[in-house]
Amino acid sequence: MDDGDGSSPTDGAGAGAASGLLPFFSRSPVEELEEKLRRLTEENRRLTGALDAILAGHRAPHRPHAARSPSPSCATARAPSLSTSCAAREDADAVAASRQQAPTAEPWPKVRTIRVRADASDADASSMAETAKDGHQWRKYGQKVTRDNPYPRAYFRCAFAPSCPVTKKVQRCAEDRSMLVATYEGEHNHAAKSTETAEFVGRGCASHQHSAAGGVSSPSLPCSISINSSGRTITLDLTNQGSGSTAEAAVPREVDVAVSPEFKRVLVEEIVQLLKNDAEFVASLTNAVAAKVVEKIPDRSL
DNA sequence: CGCGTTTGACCAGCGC
DNA sequence: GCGCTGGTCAAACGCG
Repeated sequence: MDDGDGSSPTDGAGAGAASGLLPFFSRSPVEELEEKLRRLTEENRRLTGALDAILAGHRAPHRPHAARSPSPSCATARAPSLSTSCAAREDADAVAASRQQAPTAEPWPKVRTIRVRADASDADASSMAETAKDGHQWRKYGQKVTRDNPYPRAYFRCAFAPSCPVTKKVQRCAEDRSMLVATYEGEHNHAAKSTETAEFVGRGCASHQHSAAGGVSSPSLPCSISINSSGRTITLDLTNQGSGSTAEAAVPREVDVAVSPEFKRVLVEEIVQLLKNDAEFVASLTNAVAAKVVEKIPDRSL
């Protein structure tokens, strides 16, 4: 995220989008699909960064001190804190506030908030952590009842590396107890499990996500895919959910993890099938391609 | 017995 | 300066 969303203007938007309109020559269908998926992911990341920048710019004039933003409905004491009382805007607020806190030195927010739909009966903190788990291993170091939320807030640290500065706070939403709000602070300073849930940050309510794990996923694949309705984010979760091997669970969840060609082929086919069946994704993709086509057509060509 | 969780105490930041 | 609140620490506790 640090350098990835920098949107390389040459290959990312330009050549990538242009070649996206051309037929794929001299490549296998799997490679075509992989390339296509890679470009879509790149484009998705680029557009996300742009939207976040717009959001930050939009809020900046009204909120010179975003770290302290006492709004009547959202009793957020501090920016990094969890505000579980207003679900709709808070993700964007967290991103915008984080960007304002570090406008130049920190290109990506240190504070990320995600929401997870959870079983409302699991009110205890341990199940909260379990529900909101993200592939990282967390160690709980505290719990606190905050003023604006009757449900306790649990504090977690990354247990994978003792020196890892990342902390995580999990709290049940005051208005919708079936919703968990997890706030991540800091960046993991270790290589393993690097993708975590950063792709979810600021992407809206978790209830808008189409989770392949709960619906379309293949039992043959140890992975899950989440696509949010806005079409902005695709998250590949390669956590080995099915197998009991802890060693395999420690494999970095990057898409380019070393797997067999057969696995890659099946995985790509599954992904493509998922994407094709997602009408909203197809619509978003169509719009993005159309926009790029318009962008590429010279003015004098008409 | 080791490890993770719980929970009360303590500390720091902020507003009044 | 004081009080409130969020965040962290660390000893006690529980579980496998």
